[in-house]
Amino acid sequence: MRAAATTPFAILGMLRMAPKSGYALRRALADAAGQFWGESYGQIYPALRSLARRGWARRRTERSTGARRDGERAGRRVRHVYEITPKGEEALTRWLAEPPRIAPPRHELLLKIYLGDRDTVDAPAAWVRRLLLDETNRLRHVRRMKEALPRGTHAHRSLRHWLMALDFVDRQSEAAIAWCQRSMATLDLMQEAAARRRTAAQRRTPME
Amino acid sequence: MRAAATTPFAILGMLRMAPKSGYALRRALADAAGQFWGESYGQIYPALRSLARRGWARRRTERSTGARRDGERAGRRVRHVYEITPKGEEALTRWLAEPPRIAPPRHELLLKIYLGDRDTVDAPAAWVRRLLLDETNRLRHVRRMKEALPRGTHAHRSLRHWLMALDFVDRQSEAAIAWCQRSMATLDLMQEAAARRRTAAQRRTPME
DNA sequence: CCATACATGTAAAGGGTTACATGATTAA
DNA sequence: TTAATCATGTAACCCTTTACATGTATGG
Repeated sequence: MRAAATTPFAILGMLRMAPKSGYALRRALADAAGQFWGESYGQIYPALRSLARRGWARRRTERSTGARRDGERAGRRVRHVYEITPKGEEALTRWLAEPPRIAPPRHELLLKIYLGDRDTVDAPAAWVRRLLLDETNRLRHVRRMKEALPRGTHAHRSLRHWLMALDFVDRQSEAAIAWCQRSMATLDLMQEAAARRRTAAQRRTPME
Repeated sequence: MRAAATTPFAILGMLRMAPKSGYALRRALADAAGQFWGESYGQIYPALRSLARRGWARRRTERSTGARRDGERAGRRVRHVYEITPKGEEALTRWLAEPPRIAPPRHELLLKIYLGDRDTVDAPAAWVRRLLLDETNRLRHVRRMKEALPRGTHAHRSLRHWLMALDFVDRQSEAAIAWCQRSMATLDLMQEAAARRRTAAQRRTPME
């Protein structure tokens, strides 16, 4: 049996909270779930149309009211707002009951570190430094979200779910940071060892 | 610019350690790097042929010597052993110097938890229990690997790289386990709350 | 003799990323 | 007026998974 796409259900899940346009959808998804689920426009727009075809979402076209240069009443800009249908809600509920698929691990940084040789550790060291930075920022971001959440003006319909997911990211991030710090020390040692080996080799076969 | 496939380089990296057949390759990859990099046969065989076409690997056909029923000298089973070429080594070195790509996060369990509603927490609870089991096993496995590594008969050419990668997995696993334990408690509370809500609703509109 | 591991592949189908393309609105 | 943000999409290309298909060698 072929694995069903999860993108349409991620979209349905967001639409269930409130109707949205494709653009707003991506923003909402990135803001709320971006730390554990990423989608690009290239998936969202086709998926929305396919949801509409399947009768799981309804499309409503709106016109902008905004600043007019000319004398027109309505704006020229169109916005396609999608809302979930009862059939869509059923499909979403069914999907939510199925066990999540676990993706095979794909960590290119670790692969490169594993496959790399001991004489070229400068590049890996830079990558780890970069990861440390990214994860530190991510952790700060997630912590801010967790704090802001309970006091937010429009409290989320299922706050505890969200906190639970964010907590996972928080812990993963913490672990990654600790690993980066330890690994940077190891890489430093390896760098020094490589330098010593180079010096020794040079002494044996001196330049010019 | 389109992202280059990483699969051929993962293969080249393994071939650089020693020539291997497709089957042996998958095993070696799964054994050594399976915790952070997974490949399936469906990718490996086509990738090997493409590597041979590009001149990055050479294919050698071997015949089995094994148990013979009939009178034949050589076995009937063919084995295609691939070895890396100098051109392949260059390509691998170039690839290893490039910064690793970071995949957009895709954690279906977290997405389902986030999108789920507060009255159906039984399924998520089961998934988290399952994850706890899996991660506990994974951690045990990784710890055993880390311990066995330095004392291994054929010590790996770059042991520290491997340990570093495994250490990442170790820490991620630990974090996941802690999260599972905490989340199971939360889900229990939510389950009870849902049960209370159901009872209250039943009291208002009693059955029969 | 039977189960398990060894061994090599193909084909279909779908998922997903990335680059390209275009324009409107709004705040500074 | 300029930059940023809002907004909607297409197309190509590639990766990847999954199912299918077939048979050998070996140990118990």
